[in-house]
Order: sequence, then structure tokens, then C-alpha cells
Amino acid sequence: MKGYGQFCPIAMACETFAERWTPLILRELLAGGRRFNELRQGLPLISRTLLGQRLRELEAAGIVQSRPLARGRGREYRPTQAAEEFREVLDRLGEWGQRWATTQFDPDNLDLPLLMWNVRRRIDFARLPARRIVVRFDFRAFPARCRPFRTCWLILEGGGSDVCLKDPGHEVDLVVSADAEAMARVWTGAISFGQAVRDGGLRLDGPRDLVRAFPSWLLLSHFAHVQRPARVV
Amino acid sequence: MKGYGQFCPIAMACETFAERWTPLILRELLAGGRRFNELRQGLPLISRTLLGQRLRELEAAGIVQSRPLARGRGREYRPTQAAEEFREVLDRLGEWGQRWATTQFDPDNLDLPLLMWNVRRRIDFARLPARRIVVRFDFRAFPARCRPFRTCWLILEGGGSDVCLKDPGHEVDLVVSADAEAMARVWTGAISFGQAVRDGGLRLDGPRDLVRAFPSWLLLSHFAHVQRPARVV
DNA sequence: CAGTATCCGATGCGATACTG
DNA sequence: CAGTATCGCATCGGATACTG
Repeated sequence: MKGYGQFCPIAMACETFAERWTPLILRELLAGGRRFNELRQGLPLISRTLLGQRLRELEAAGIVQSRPLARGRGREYRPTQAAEEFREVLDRLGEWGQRWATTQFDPDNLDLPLLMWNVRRRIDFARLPARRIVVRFDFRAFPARCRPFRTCWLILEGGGSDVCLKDPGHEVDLVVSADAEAMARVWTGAISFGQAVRDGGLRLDGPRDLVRAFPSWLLLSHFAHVQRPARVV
Repeated sequence: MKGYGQFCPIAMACETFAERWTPLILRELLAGGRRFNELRQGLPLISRTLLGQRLRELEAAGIVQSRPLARGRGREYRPTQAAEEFREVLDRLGEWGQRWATTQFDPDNLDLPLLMWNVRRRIDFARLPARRIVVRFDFRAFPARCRPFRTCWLILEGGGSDVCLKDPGHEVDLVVSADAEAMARVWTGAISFGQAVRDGGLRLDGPRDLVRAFPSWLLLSHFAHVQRPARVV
């Protein structure tokens, strides 16, 4: 049996929405993902088969529109107005998750490339000098089963950011040395930036201005500042 | 594989939430459902097995608390604070659904007992006389495969409402004769009450006061008044 | 009534291989 | 690169039967 057999709008919405991966695909689209493999970077564990299938379903439901790229192979996927309005739902869902669903941090689940992929989208360029800035992240103390990934470069230029897993060759402006878990905790809002520095989980090396401004231009997760529930028994 | 392998709060929330039936179970709990079979009335198509399993999952996730009834067999299920805060998500989801996911009304999916079960919860008692009011609904023109269900009684008394599928024997104060689909359309906000009356899809018989006040004390679906998107091409 | 245990069929989904 | 077709297994979930 398919569907819930109800005319309630919540039920109708759930028929397309409460499917595995679908809310996260929408999250990626609303965060600016447009290409198939771009979406996959934000969803490392989804299979290509399933992503393709879900995109087709979303397009049939009028939530996604796709068209072939002007040049090259492949398509561009765009959120429609209906998808845009879904942001409201995802924001409430994320706030709820931040308050009630953040389980004890399991370092084995820590996916550093995914973390950096998200970091990339949360830069306040207005707080940065107009020239190109290259930040190298040196990670340590991540679990053995993590992909071989110790260093990456964040390139901030012209209002856009890129993450490189290989040395792009540019001169480095700032080096962030971080315990992987500490970086993740700061990102999620579990501990403050200052606390992580004081604990030694995070260290910055570079020009004074850039270092001092770091917490202002590296925005954290969208939900980092959501107030957790007071501990009630 | 279980889970999304992400620390994003949306992903965490989805692990418990984006499962079949779960949002609707939450909807029922937040609408006041407390007993197993009470929940089932709002979810006619769920199996007992699955409802039981989901309630256990929700309890493990801290979203539901249950305890044996003081008297009698069975348990009482209660939404926790976490569930209460989930209302925000469901409201946004319902608004989205009302705007974007209400497909062409399929009369074959029209479940009148379910409709009445929902109607029962949307009464503004402040608009009613303090005494007991009994409303009889006579339905017509519903699909053949619908359960044999033509008439039901809505009993409004002491701030609580009950739906009976068999004559409770009380004197009837008001009779609503309705084309089943018209009633559903009014309920969902697709057409106005006045329009349905003018079209002949709905008729009221009873004392003038009660008839005139009807649209004020029979509240519609929670989402009936959500503005639909302007028709853009 | 208020559920739970068991069984088994449907489908969801990942792996692999393939295509323009 | 940017996907799609096929296959096979794992799990999801409904039906049935059972229990206090």
C-alpha cells in the first residue's frame, strides 16, 4: 500500500516528503546545490541510483525542475517555488533536531570532507578582505576508519569558496590546526570557539587581523545558535 | 544501512521523523490522542503491528512517554516536551501541504468516519449554548466502496465532543444534510461554507440560532485558511 | 480491549555494469 | 562526467493468530 489515504495536508506533504533522503536532498538544493555530483557531496552515503530516483520523484511532484546544461553533459537541478517554501519546514526541523536529536557525538561518524563541504557554504565574505584568502586546515586525532584526509585548503575568493583536498599551490594565509572532534563540536555549537582554543583543540596561525576576525567570518552551522532545552528532570 | 551518517540536526531529526506514519502519529498525539485505539481512529490505514512498533521507537527516542492505565488494561501514551515542540514542524509542514500538495480531490479516498473524527476535534464550544447539542449528519453521494456509513451523530456537551455511528437516542438539535464530497471540500477550505450551501451540496435544518452560528462553531481543518499560491504559469 | 509474536510477500535500495 | 538498467538481497510492514 502506498500513501496514507488521508486528505490532511500533513499527510499529503508526508507522501513526498517523509521518504528516506528526500528532506536532505531538499536541504542541499536549498543550500545552493545544482548539479548531481554536487548534491552527492553533501550526501556522501546516498547511492547514485537512489539520488536519481528521488530527483525524478521530486520533479514529478513539482518540487524540482531540471534542464540539460547549456554546455557539457548532465543537467541542472533547481528548486521550484514550492521547494523554496519548504525551507520553512526544514528550518523548524533543524531547530528541533538541534534541541532534541543531537545524540552523544560519535567520532566514528565524523566525516571531515562533509564537514568542510558545509563549512564552505558558511563564510561571511563581508568580514574578509576583498583579496583571495587561502586557509589550510590541518586535522589530527580523527578515527582510524576515517578516509585518509588530514589536510585541506579552503579558498575564499570573489564571494565564492572552494575546498581542495590537494594543495592548490596558492600561498597560505591562515593555518587552522584542529582536533577533528573539536572542530566538529565548534561547528555544531556544542562548545564555543574560545573554549576550543583554550582547550587546545583548535589553533590558528597567521596574520593577527585574520586570526582575530576568524570567528566572525567563519559562520557556524545554521543551527549552532539554537538554544538547547534547559536540563529538566 | 541505517541512518544518514551526518551530524546535521536536520539529518538527526529525520532519522526518527522521516519514517512512514511517524509524523502522523505525532499529529494524533498532539491533537490529544492518548489511547492506542484512539490513535488508530485517526490513522485508519495503519496496522496495529506498525503502530505499536512506532510508539516503541518514539518512546525510545524520548518523544513519547507511556504508562499503564490506572484502571483497566492498556496504556496511556503522552507526548513529551520534545513532541510538543514538534508541533512547530508539523504546522509548517501542513501549511506547505495545503499550498502545494493538495492534489485533485479523489472521492474514492474520502473516508467519512475519518472526516468526522477530525471534525469532532474542531468545535468552538464558546460559540455554542452551554447545554448539550446533538447534530445529525446525513451524507449522500459518497462512493460505493465507502464503508456503509450514511448517518452519524455529533454530540457536543460540557466542552467535549463524541461521534456516534449509531443513534445515541438523544433528541437531535440540528440536521446537516451533505453531499460527502461537498462536506470534505468545505472542511479542507477548497470551497466556502456559503458556496456549498448555495450549490446545494450542504443543507442545515434546525433552530435559526444554531443554523446561523454553525460556521462559527464548526471550525474547519487547521489548515483550511492557509492562502493558496497565486496561480502562476 | 489492547496489544504482541510470527510469518511471509512486497519494495526499497545498494552494487555492479553499462551508455552517451 | 553524469547518469540509467538490471539484479538480488535485506528490511519493512500487513495478515493472522495469539495472550492477559
